[in-house]
Amino acid sequence: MTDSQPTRAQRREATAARILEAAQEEFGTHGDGATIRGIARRAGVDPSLVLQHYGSKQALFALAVRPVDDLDHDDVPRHLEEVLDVRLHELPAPTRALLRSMLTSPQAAQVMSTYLQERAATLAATMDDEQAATRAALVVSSIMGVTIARHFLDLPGLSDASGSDVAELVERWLDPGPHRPTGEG
Amino acid sequence: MTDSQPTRAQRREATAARILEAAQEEFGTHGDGATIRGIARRAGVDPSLVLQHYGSKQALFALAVRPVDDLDHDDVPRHLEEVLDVRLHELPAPTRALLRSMLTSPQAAQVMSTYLQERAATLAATMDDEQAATRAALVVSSIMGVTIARHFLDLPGLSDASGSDVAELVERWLDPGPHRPTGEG
DNA sequence: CATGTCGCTCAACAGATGTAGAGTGAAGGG
DNA sequence: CCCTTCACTCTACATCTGTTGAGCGACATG
Repeated sequence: MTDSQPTRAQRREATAARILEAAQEEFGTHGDGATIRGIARRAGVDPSLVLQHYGSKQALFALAVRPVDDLDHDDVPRHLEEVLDVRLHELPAPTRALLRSMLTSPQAAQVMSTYLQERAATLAATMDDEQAATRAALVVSSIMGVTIARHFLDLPGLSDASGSDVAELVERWLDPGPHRPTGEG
Repeated sequence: MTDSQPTRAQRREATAARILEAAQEEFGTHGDGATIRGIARRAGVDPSLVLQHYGSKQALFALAVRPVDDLDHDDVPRHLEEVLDVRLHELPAPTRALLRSMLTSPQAAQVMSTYLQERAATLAATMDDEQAATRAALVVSSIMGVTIARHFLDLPGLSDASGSDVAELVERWLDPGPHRPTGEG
């Protein structure tokens, strides 16, 4: 069996992890306005211990704020279904922290922008029309908007959307469609 | 000619307006984390005067944070064009303040949610398919996402989009389209 | 010209915040 | 069994926050 008596280093690492999780929750709830004391309280620990582990609030923030990791990135309709799924009551904590902070923290904004650019580039590679880049940027930005509306604004009418319905609607965002001649709607 | 010597009340009203504008700028830059002192500095005024005029930071915040007022609401493609227009370097200050704060201030989130619901309801009324409500919610949320990506994250590929291109793409968000039989792409 | 009104600034407060350093008590090696 | 190590807590500090009340000085009024 594994050590039933964890070593000192193991204990320390465990509390470090607990602090990081607490930080993700706090940043996910209060954005970059979360406090060291709040994080410490949630982790059941003294505030100064937080800094002994991570150096500064900035450093901890940088570690806590990460893009979504386990959702499906390449399949856009599926990703959107997951985001809208009523059974998904909460986004992963690091993602919540990133979204919540991105409008008030330039650092978080940078992380999000880079992430969206990567996603858009991946998506654009699957398209072959001339406006692929623009269209991909519109799609990933839209998904972000829907995610915010669903998980932060509690906009009604989104949680109720059945996945298949959404998927059908989203197909048209991805389909370049026939170029309509100008002058006729 | 109008009074070249403004009365005391007029002067007071003018500084009140100056403070409100400063507040909108500060809230639009720092979100709800903006400070009374920062607002006062921007308005060229003592911090306590801000409170003498507006009572509390909360009250001032409530006045400063408003949805877009002069953009075209009913014409979705046109609205999106305006949002993306490269010549529009900045959103109106009250709108910037609202967007910037909506993820960290429950009050701002409430204002935004209500606004989006109104816009979605108006839009849904112009549709006649059964999923109108869901589709309208998706559209207004998407526009919000694109606005954030364009004006707060500086996502490349959006400022470059020409209005007509965007309009054509957006049409498919609005068009219910033919119901495709399941089982065939 | 005198006087009171009032728009505005000054000074101060209580509380919260990030952070640093000393101290403590238990774990773990000799 | 002692003694060092070290994960952790306590205390403190300087700064910033929203907010208040006293005071000043210019303007309007008699």
